[in-house]
Amino acid sequence: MVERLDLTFAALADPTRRAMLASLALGERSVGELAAPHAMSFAGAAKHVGVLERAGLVERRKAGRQQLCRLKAERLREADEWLRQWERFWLSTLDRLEAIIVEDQAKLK
Amino acid sequence: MVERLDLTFAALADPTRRAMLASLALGERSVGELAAPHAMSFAGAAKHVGVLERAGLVERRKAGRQQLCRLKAERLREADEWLRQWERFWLSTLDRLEAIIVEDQAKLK
DNA sequence: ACAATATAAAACCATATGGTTGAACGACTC
DNA sequence: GAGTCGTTCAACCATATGGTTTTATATTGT
Repeated sequence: MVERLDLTFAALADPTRRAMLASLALGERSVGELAAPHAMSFAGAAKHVGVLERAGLVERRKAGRQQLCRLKAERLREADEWLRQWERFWLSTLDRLEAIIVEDQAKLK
Repeated sequence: MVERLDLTFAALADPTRRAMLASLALGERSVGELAAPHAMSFAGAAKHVGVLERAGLVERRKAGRQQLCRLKAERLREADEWLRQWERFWLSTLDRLEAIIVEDQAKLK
């Protein structure tokens, strides 16, 4: 499970891959469809799909010459479960006050 | 915000750093205290603390010759918020059924 | 003043990551 | 059967990451 979290968080630490997941939230997508919106070579994008698959966030099935990908939420749930350990911290009044201050400072820039 | 999620998830993708956060959940810790439990050089562990700090998950303050670290939950909350976009997927009956099957198969090994 | 402590900083190494190009391959179309 | 489409694979490159050791710098205790 520890290594699973490693893979999951590492897979999520890239905007291209997060965008692909967002696309998969709307339904199955072929590798080509997942790759298209991204400004990089097809092979590069396909590697990202591979990372998502190896992390268990995506499942592939052959459909003719296409390869259809489907979201697998289970690992996302595990990651979320881990994160919620700290819920009490971000819910604490002190932390919320601090967050507000940080936001205000950001707006001033 | 996109780059923030990059940093947050990347910081979480390492068991040493997750363990450090768990330690910080119990209260402030010096860099040395954070480093001690891990089977690596002090400098190596201190680098991990640096990663956590740069990701905004940890705050440092000087206290004599020590450097006390405190958990900052705000970025964890942001990561959690992002993950919960997919909550409906892992709550869906189909996905839950699949999860149960996967677990059963794991138990058979 | 001196030694010990806590940490930072620099240089280095091996491996991983994110990207590229080009070749190969199976599956459809004609 | 030939070409095209969707995809994989291999080789390569630059940079990032996770670790090491050594050196340096405050701070504290004696």
